[in-house]
Amino acid sequence: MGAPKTAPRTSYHHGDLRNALMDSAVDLARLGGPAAVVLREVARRVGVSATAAYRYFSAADELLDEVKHAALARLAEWIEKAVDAVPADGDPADVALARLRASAEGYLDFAFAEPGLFQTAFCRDDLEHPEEDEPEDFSDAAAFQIFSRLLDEVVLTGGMSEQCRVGAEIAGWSTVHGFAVLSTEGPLGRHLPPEVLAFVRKRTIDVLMRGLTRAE
Amino acid sequence: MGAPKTAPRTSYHHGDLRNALMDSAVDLARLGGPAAVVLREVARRVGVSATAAYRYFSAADELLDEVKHAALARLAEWIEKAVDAVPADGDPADVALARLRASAEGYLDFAFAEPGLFQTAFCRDDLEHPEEDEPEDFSDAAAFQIFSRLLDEVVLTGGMSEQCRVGAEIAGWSTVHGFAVLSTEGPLGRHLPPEVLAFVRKRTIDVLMRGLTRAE
DNA sequence: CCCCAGAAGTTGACGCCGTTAACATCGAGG
DNA sequence: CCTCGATGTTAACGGCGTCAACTTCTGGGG
Repeated sequence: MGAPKTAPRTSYHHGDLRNALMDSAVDLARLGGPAAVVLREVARRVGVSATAAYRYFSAADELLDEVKHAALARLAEWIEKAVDAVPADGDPADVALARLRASAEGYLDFAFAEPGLFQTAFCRDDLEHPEEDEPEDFSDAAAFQIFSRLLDEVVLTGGMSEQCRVGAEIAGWSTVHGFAVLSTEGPLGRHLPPEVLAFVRKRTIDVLMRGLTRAE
Repeated sequence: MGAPKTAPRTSYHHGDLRNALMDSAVDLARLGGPAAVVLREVARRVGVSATAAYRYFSAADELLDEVKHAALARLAEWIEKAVDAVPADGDPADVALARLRASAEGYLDFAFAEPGLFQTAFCRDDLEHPEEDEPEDFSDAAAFQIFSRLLDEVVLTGGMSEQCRVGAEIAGWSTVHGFAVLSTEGPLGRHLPPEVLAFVRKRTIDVLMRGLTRAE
């Protein structure tokens, strides 16, 4: 198992080892989630000794942490793409709502299409970030900021009251994330046939949209 | 680290090793989540050799799986308790809604009070259940069945249309579970001060209740 | 009462993991 | 050309899950 993915390199020095290790690690995460990101295996696939990785990552956790950030970035791209695919013509209020809905669909599409990366994106990191930045920093979760922006659009176009707006990104994120987790790694995915899953998925987003837009 | 929790046993045979191992494993899960359930450490704490555990569990995964079921059971108890604490007097429709809300609060209370167990309850098991039972079996997630029952109450008391009912347990479960995950092991818990967290928690449940009860 | 078969627990070993320390190799600048 | 820092290697340690072989205990039939 774990045949080297690239031909054994010719020169003693690799030239771009850090990126090669990252690519290899992301591949493993894609296939097997965070548990599959094993330092020795990552190095093996690049054709390098395990300890070489320590020139670029202080520990295995740090490598995993970078993979995690890469996965979060891909999730954000995916969502952005889904949002941008919504046609912008018609009633602005409807467009804003459609874009919000599309963000939720994009989130779930990513989780289903790349379960390993999704799982990695939200796996607990045992890494000790000593209180980096201010506590309000969500930069690692760009999805959150996209949700926020789209919710603002909805408010501006009159689809939602200011009062409903507060905290709405977290309610929305919770619903979508919960469904993604329960489906891809939880009991839902294990017990529900695909067509039923698709149905309850739509149902879940409906409930969310109703809950968000309903007057107080 | 990991001093034996009990005095070294006197007799060669333990007498109740299986339960002792389970208790030890649950303790570890409570403190450190699924990753802390390490076979050798579990055995060490009971004062027994690691391989002794193989008399009762075919592999470490199987032990973890039993801990997982125990954690799910505790979650269900917690929810049930929260639901039963709702006073039953007054308008039955209001009572039904209050009980539904209480179940969500109980779910979250458990997740916050016992993050290690909560995380263990929903951790991915690499154990190969060869299609045990029919695919619709949610017996391991008693929380799901409680939600279902409470939603039926709401429908019967007129708080919700039959049409809204279908799939509602999954929408509700998703929202509550997502919030729990994002708070206890995700970015929410890391970045939000407790009072803000408590606020958005209420907000999230509000959105859910609105989405569930709003006419189609 | 003894004895012995099988249940219950132990020891030792293997291969895997992350990590450290000491060593080898390359290539760029004096 | 030669050195020295950057880059990569080998060897080793302890911890993990797991297997095979061994030891210790206990209950039920002669």
